[in-house]
Amino acid sequence: MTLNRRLAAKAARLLPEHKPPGSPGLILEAALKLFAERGYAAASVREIAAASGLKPATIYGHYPSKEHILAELCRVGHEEQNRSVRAAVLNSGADPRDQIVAYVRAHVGMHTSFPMLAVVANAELHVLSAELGAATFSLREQSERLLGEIIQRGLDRGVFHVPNAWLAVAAIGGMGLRVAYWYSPEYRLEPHEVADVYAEYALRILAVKTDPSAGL
Amino acid sequence: MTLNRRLAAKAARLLPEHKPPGSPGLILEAALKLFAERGYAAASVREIAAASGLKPATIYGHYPSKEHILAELCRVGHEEQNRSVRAAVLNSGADPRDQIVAYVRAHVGMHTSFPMLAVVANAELHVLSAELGAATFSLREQSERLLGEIIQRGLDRGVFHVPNAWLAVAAIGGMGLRVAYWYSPEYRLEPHEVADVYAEYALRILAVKTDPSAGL
DNA sequence: GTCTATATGAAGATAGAC
DNA sequence: GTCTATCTTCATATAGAC
Repeated sequence: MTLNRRLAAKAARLLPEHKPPGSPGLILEAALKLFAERGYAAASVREIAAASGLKPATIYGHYPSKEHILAELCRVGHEEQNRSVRAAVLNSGADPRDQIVAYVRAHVGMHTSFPMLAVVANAELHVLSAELGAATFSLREQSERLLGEIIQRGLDRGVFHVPNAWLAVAAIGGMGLRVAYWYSPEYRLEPHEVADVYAEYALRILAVKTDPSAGL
Repeated sequence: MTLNRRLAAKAARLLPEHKPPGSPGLILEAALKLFAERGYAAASVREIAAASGLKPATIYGHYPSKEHILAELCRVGHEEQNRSVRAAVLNSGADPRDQIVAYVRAHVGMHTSFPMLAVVANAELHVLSAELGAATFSLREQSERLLGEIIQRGLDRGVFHVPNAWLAVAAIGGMGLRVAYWYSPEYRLEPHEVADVYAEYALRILAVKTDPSAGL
């Protein structure tokens, strides 16, 4: 028996447009839960089949391999994450401060709304081959580049003050990513409340003007 | 072939006092590298044996099971992390701002100095049984409680200004934890430089006084 | 302490009937 | 589309010689 859960969330959630009808959708959802809770390598095709109400062989009528199921989950996870931060930033106006708030709210919101998808898409991505991971890697790079560009624009305009844009990307992205591990719908704060606080943290990280003689 | 690495670090590092002499130490170090790069479930005892220059059966002369090897790695990782943040805070004086700087520097420093150990101790902890994980869970809780107490003291003294102490613990802890995934000795910043920047970020998150009427 | 050899089970995946 | 049955490989772990 294991004492500790890998993540707090208990239910697997997929956006309707990412869940195909019939057995493929059931398989995807069952795999999402198992991959999130136990990890890709520790979850077997037999377990995915049992959780889908199917026999193992039936899985292979819908997905060519277990790795293809993971690839699809990683892809839809990063797709939703990329779509949501891009839409948020496009709707936020030209001020880098507004853009950061929009980006972080969307980023954190995705991790509270789809914690299992976020955990699988991030923590299990490394097992994918170059071919099966290509779509996901591209989406991930786009999202990260967008955050970097917002921060760089804020630095160029003099509204942000950090010594190193990339470290700010890493810190802001990293704190958001971890939300998926501890957030669950039973948590006393609503998703938007967590997102608002993290957006404020990101602004604080970026927008505090420090004394240049202090060495930072 | 996999395109993406799970973490940037390429070498397994253990503190001398955590690496027993002879074969047990070789086994521990080989397992650390394999568990960090591929994950616990995807790394086999055969591979650990090969990387240690031993045969699989020899492993069981030193560790009762593969899970016991992981338990030992999780324990020493959390032990070093707990030891280092406690020592840092004890040496930092009574001001919560100094304590936060000391804590985050030590926390990030541990994740840059021992990235594989940090990744394994955090990402693979969930597979341990209650018995084998007990020592680690206790250390992890101590470290987290220490950070929470520093923040609460700063709030009580009016030097920190956040709406929710636990969210600050999660954000500051989370951004530090992620460092282990991207940092490697080839990175252009030295460990202490990364640690200093992250300590400044933590101070900014906590110590920015906002307008109370703004709702945060 | 280390080895060879092996027990035992479970893994991913396929063949072919219905 | 789904099933039963099975192939093949690899997993953790053990027995017992040196």
